[in-house]
Amino acid sequence: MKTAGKTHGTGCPVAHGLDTFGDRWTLLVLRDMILHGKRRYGELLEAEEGIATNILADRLKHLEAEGLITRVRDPQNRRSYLYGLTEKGLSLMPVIFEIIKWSAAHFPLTATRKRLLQRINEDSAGLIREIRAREAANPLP
Amino acid sequence: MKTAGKTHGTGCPVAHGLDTFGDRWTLLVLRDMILHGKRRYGELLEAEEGIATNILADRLKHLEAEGLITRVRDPQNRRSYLYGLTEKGLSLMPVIFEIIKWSAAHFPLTATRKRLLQRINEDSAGLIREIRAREAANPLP
DNA sequence: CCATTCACTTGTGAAACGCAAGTGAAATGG
DNA sequence: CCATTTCACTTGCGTTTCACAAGTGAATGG
Repeated sequence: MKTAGKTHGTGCPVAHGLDTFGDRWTLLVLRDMILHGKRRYGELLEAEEGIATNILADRLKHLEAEGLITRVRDPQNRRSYLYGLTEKGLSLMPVIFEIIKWSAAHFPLTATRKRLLQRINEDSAGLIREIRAREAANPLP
Repeated sequence: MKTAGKTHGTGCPVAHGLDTFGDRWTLLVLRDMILHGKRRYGELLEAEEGIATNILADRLKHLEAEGLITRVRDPQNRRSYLYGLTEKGLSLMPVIFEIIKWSAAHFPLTATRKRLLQRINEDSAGLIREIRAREAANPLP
């Protein structure tokens, strides 16, 4: 399998991070789960970047294997699954926020995203708490 | 060419960041330049992860095209080049630091790296200033 | 039932990667 | 000088990963 990561296998924490989420798609999947609260395969497929179905399946497996997300059957619909963020996945929020801040400094944002950026700049701890609360309020069944 | 990035081409700042440095090698090159002060092709090749020469050449071109680094001839040795960080490249420090913090929370670090982590946790602004000062003290010729 | 939905899997061609070897210009040694 | 070494790459080539399209099987809805 080994998707999203031939391992660099050194002790470097930066390399370790890249082994876990350092490809073109993994962080976008996490972005959709963290920022947009997506929990289903079908929702994640609709990402505006247009991820391919096999790539999405690979990344979800990888993220589950790495312990950043969990997968359970939807009790309301047994052909469906629900994906939820673990603490390890949620703790990537600061990384995503710093990427947003970096991008914002070097290319223009839409109005909606400017609001998000402002929130990150002014109260990132609060935003992190809010997202954690949202997850805690909707635990996977 | 288009190395390190088939562009996602949406307005999302996370996607934009990934287009710029979201592959397995780009951020490691920047890590070596930022954290270890490397400025030469030969030094960068010695990264413990073992980057291939063609990949390194591609990434350096890409980083220069994106404006994260600059390249000049070494006046002391005209067959040699020097690579330096631009403001845009240096401003990725917080992203790298957050990746280090995330990794440190989820896998063990060596003693040397624990010291770096401590520095990041206790005085990241000071560390950032220090690295900027180091670059400013050694401007590319 | 029969069609549709959902979460994938499979197949295939194109692109990217990893390794080894080679190139050309500049410096170095004798 | 001129051969050798250094430096920063480039080229070739086999392997892996990717993107796109199509297909599968179980579960639900009408």
